[in-house]
Amino acid sequence: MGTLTRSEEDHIKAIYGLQHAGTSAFNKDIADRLNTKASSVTDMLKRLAEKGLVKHAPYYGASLTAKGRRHALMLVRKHRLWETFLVQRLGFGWDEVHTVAEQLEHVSSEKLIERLDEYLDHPAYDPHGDPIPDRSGQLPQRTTRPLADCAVGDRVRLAAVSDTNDSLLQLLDAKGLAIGMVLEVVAREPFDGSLELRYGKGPTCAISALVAGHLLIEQPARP
Amino acid sequence: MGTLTRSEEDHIKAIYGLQHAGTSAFNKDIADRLNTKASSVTDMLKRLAEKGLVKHAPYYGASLTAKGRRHALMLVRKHRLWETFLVQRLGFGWDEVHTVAEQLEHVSSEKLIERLDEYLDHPAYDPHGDPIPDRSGQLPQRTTRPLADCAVGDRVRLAAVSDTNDSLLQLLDAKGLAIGMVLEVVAREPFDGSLELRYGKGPTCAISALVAGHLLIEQPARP
DNA sequence: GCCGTTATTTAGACTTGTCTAAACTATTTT
DNA sequence: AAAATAGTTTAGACAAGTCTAAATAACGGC
Repeated sequence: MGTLTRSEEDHIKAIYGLQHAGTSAFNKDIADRLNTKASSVTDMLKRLAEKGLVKHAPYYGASLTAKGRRHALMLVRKHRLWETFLVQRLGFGWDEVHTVAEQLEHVSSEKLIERLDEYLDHPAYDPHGDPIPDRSGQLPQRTTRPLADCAVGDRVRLAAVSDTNDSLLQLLDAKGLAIGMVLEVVAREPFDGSLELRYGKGPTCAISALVAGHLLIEQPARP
Repeated sequence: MGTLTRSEEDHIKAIYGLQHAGTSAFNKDIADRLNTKASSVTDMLKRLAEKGLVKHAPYYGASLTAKGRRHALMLVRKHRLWETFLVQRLGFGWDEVHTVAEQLEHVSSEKLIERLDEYLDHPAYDPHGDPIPDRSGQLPQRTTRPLADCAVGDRVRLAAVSDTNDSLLQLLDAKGLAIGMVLEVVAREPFDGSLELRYGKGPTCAISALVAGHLLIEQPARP
């Protein structure tokens, strides 16, 4: 009863990921995320609705029930703990962990995940800066906003990358940007919205508005 | 082409495990090991034979091809490395790791398994004393024999447990027996073939002939 | 060397998860 | 408000993997 198939878990995680702030997730978006077709998603939503994990209003998308959300949070927890393990202990690059964690997250063992959490010292954030739910599903609270919204002169701390696209992460590596760094916004180009940043030791560095939109920062760091 | 489904992998591993010394594995035994029915095994053997992993002689059982054996050895490698990780790093008991490793072994990432091997310092044996194939499929060579075959007075080293049954392992825990220990055979009861052993600090200890048959020991340890 | 037992295979069915194509609903455009 | 468009559902099909029941093959005993 309690255990879901891999495909069911994938759908639940996709809905969780798409369902920001009460919005329901649409078939097409779920299908795109899982590389399947909308019609397949319809079938699966019916099954998940029967199991009480999803509320499915035909033509109006799907949203998770409390039970479904609990399940999704545990999947996110597992995914992010494994990513942390892969980077911190096995020396993977942060751009290499996604697909492997995608497999590891489906391994089902309460004890395994609790031991892993302990072994990693109960991390609150994964290598991309994403929050890791605790064993009861609580997410650490923190307010972030996109770097793109900062004003010139702001000093901020890089908290997370909101899209774990491999090539974005590789770009950040190439520019020497990493989670936790303090950045100063030196200038904003009016022409394309790109930002001139200063950080670490070295000359200033330009990043596009697109990239800046994916970098999440915390409230100004105290100097 | 190269990637197998979980069920295909399970069958290949079962055949590998049953196929000692050139013997082929029989349907019924495979089915018992995988908790399925012989007829399901027949179907799967056909599929695996088509993929060139198994030689299937109807009514005469199945045996692995070179390709199949290579695959099986990689699965055994993954299984035993994960078991080692679970015991050495996450503090699992050696009687708790089997089912979890059974899931982890199906995660497919060359890099993951090589990094794990490195992280564990290239272990040659898993927590049960079973040899871990190296990345090219080589097994460390070692000759062992059952403790049951020892003569009274022998001093031997406990190398492995040939059956990873949970209750056997718990029994060994209870008696304080662990891989690597040096044992002295103090007496053998003619009535039931049980052995009286001395090891560590403590009084002698009796083990049944059945248990002694599952304990594999190395050539006499030098005193 | 025949007979009964046991194991294996075949045949047909079912479930899960997916697909395509066609029918349908909601939304946007004019 | 009707038509065009974009997304959703239904219907029917298929592959993988499993099952039961019936047919068939191998083997051990007498």
